[in-house]
Amino acid sequence: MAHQPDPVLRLLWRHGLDDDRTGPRRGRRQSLSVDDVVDAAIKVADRDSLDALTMRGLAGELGIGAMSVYTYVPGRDELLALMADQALGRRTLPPMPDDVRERLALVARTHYETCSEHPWLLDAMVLQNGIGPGASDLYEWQLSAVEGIGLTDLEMDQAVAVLAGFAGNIARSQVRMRAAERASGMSEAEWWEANAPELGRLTAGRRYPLADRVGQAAGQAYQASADPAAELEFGLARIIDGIVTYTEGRPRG
Amino acid sequence: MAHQPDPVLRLLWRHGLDDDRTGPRRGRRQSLSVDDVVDAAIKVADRDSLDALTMRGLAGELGIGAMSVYTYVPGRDELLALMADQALGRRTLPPMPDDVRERLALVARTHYETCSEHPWLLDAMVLQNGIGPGASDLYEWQLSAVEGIGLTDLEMDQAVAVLAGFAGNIARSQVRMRAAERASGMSEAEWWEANAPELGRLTAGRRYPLADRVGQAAGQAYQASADPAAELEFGLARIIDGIVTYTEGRPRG
DNA sequence: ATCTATTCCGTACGCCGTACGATGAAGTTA
DNA sequence: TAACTTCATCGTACGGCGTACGGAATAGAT
Repeated sequence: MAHQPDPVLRLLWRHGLDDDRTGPRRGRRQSLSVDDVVDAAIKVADRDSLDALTMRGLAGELGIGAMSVYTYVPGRDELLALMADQALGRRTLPPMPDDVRERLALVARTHYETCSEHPWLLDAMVLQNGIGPGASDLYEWQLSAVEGIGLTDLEMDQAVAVLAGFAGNIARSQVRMRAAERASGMSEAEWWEANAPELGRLTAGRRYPLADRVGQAAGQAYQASADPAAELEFGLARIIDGIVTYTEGRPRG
Repeated sequence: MAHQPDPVLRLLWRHGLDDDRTGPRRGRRQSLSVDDVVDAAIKVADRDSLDALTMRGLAGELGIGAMSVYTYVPGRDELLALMADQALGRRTLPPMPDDVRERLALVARTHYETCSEHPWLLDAMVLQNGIGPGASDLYEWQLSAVEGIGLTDLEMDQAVAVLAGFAGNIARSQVRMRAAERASGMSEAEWWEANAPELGRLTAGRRYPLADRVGQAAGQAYQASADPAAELEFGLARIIDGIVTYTEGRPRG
């Protein structure tokens, strides 16, 4: 027997689906829409966290019974996929500048902002095959940034992956720092203040000359172990240089 | 009152700690060591998955009662931090080559391999402040790859972060693909075969010229939507170019 | 008025991490 | 040797999770 098509696809692409859903149907009508459920879930995940997003809690937020959520969405994993695609699709994608470097930077910065605004997004995208309209629109837009600059089709995909992956990583580390501060109740500077003596005692016998030197420089510059904004600027500049250099002196595709 | 030092630090740096642990102590002795517990946890997570690693299951694997695990480790989160550090520390770090490009590539490839061998590693590192001996040794080694090539201390940290982050991303997407194939029971090619018609029907009305073209190229080249090995090579070459170009014509630090 | 399709949701099951406290083993002291 | 102290062990239990199941409620079709 052949494999069945993935049921979550129909949910992802539910808009523009000319079901007879609009016409008269039998039975009780649903009081909400899938969009309502997904939007409420996004709201909860934004406000609290992905772990704090429970089916019961979401149902409470929506004013319906716990099991009624399953009338709209097959399960929690599928809900996460829908949330991710919806979050990606909500962002309006700006028009592409003419300058290549600006275009590449825009791809990265846009992804960084999206991931920062929705701290749960990167974790929710762990789910496979989230090929929905939001992700597709975004991908098409990202590809338009690298179209015609001298990359092959495969390289276009890879360039976009590098840029978006890098931006996502920065967002991830920033999100992690914020979550850690919320969880522990102390800022990173406070954590270091409280643990530096103990850490020095524990690492006695081992030597980390480079790490110590670099860590000290970071501490003085940022009052923290890292500065996402600076990392974004430095890494992005290097990656863009690498890509643009590669395309120079090649025929435009 | 001041904040208390993080208790997980003493566990991370438990080796080389000259406690009176070796001398005669009262009460019953522990039948296992923290290393035994962490190693068993790594084994389970490698074999199954991080979700499949439960305290009860781990206890069963070790032949002890469920709650006995808590005599070695405060809780599951702390166990994950110990696992991550132990996995990082287990890998023997090769000596640095002379050539700068080779050094940067080695940093990325090493991290990629580590993350590939331990598919749970990137998820386990979500925990904050995992400053253990394994992570510290690795970081020191990574910094030695960019030492003296013309970067400031801050830039050294950022360059390492970009390289390791990129390698981790590639590993993450590969791990995700493997997990998806295991979970769904079909290869990515089979998934596409089963869903392509449905997807074509659903996306009718929307146009994705670039995504279609690029996706088709990827499909023909890889029989899949992506090839981690090719992504690694392309992205790594671009990033290394970007970093090396940046350092050229600057004074060596 | 009856039938049928569909939504709603209370209950319950099997998981999870882990708090608590009784049990018993090992070393110390009388 | 006997009593005492200390500490690992772990059975039980609690609250929370995702969700399977099936009965009750509702609305269009007949």
